[in-house]
Amino acid sequence: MQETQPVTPAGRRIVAAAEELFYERGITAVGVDLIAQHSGVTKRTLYNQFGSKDHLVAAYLAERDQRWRSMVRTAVDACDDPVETVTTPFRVLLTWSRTNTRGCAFINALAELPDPSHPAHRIAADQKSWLRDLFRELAAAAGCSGPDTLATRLLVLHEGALATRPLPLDTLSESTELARALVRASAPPRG
Amino acid sequence: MQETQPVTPAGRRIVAAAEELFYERGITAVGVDLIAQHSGVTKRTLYNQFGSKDHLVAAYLAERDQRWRSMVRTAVDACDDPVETVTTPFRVLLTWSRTNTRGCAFINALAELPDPSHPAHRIAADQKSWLRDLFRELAAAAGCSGPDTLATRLLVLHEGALATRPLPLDTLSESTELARALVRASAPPRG
DNA sequence: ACACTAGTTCACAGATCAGTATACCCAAGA
DNA sequence: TCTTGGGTATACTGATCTGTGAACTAGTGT
Repeated sequence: MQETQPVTPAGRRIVAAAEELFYERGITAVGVDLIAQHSGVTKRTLYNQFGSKDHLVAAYLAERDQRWRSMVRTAVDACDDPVETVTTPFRVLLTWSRTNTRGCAFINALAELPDPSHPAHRIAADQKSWLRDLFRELAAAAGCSGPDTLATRLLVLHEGALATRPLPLDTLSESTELARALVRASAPPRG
Repeated sequence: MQETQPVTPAGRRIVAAAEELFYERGITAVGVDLIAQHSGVTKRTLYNQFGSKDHLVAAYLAERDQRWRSMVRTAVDACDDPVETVTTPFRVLLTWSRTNTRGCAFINALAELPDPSHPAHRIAADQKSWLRDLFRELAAAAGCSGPDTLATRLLVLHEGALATRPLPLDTLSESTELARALVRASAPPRG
């Protein structure tokens, strides 16, 4: 993370407006004027809080990342069966993508911001590696064989389901089933 | 398809420049002036050929789609083993993504163009469903059981590998291996 | 009484954006 | 020879973009 979120009420409203507008309409297509207007704030305040549009983009992605991670963490903690827990992110994705129909915000951000030194790249990379690490930890905890390979494969399935989300295909349930099959196949037999 | 490509030399140079610039830097971030300049053409010529930036974007995606499809078709035709043929798009992806490191141009385009009535959406959807149909045909030809389910799963793996391409993770080889395992598992035993 | 902080208002700079207008050049075909 | 079409050159419109300057207001803590 490290992208410290603003503490002032105006700052929070700005990030909230940025979250919706950037994700729904695209980063480059949304101007700072529009965000200021939607958050009921002056453009001057926006720049006092974030300094530049790029930093606001970083705050937007960091906020979204944090929200998603806490959702996953909560769902993981609520799951009892260790084997089922491994595929929890896929079930979270089912809920998540009901209100987020425009695919992965981080992949989308990378599409618009080619510069690798842009903070968005690090945030996106961190998010994916966090998920991969989570898959590996959960797989190891469930006693799965080859947790490293399994984790990468689950990540690919997860991202594939997310990336094809804007398309008129139901890839989510199919990828979830395959993920569950992979986990069961590598898990030790039930005692 | 249906997006008829321009026949004049200037038109072809414009599309070529658009292909590189749009993919490398993003659609919204690249102006028509830059494309005209890179293709050694006047902006007037660009508008005479394509009418608007949106139509040029459509031509860019259609051209890219056509190029990729012919690459896949050639590789499929060159493969003898029916079972190996099913995973040919993954091997094509290995070559393709060496020079296309910014992920899927169609997913990226959808990220920037939220309007579902934009021609880019249909082109992207067509491309994905074409690939899914190809997977299903190849799976059926190889005698795989459940070619429909298998095709969707292969598509998810393919898109997952492509979507995670800009990230510092080697997901391509892992997804290729898993794809091959899936095909082998559903293929009839060798005689 | 004083200073500090968050926020407002409003004007403005400088650049870039998509798209148009006008006039011209030149080669091929009827 | 005359027309037509692809293309050039250049200037332009009107809108929008990110970002800044300067002065002002209101609350809060010391």
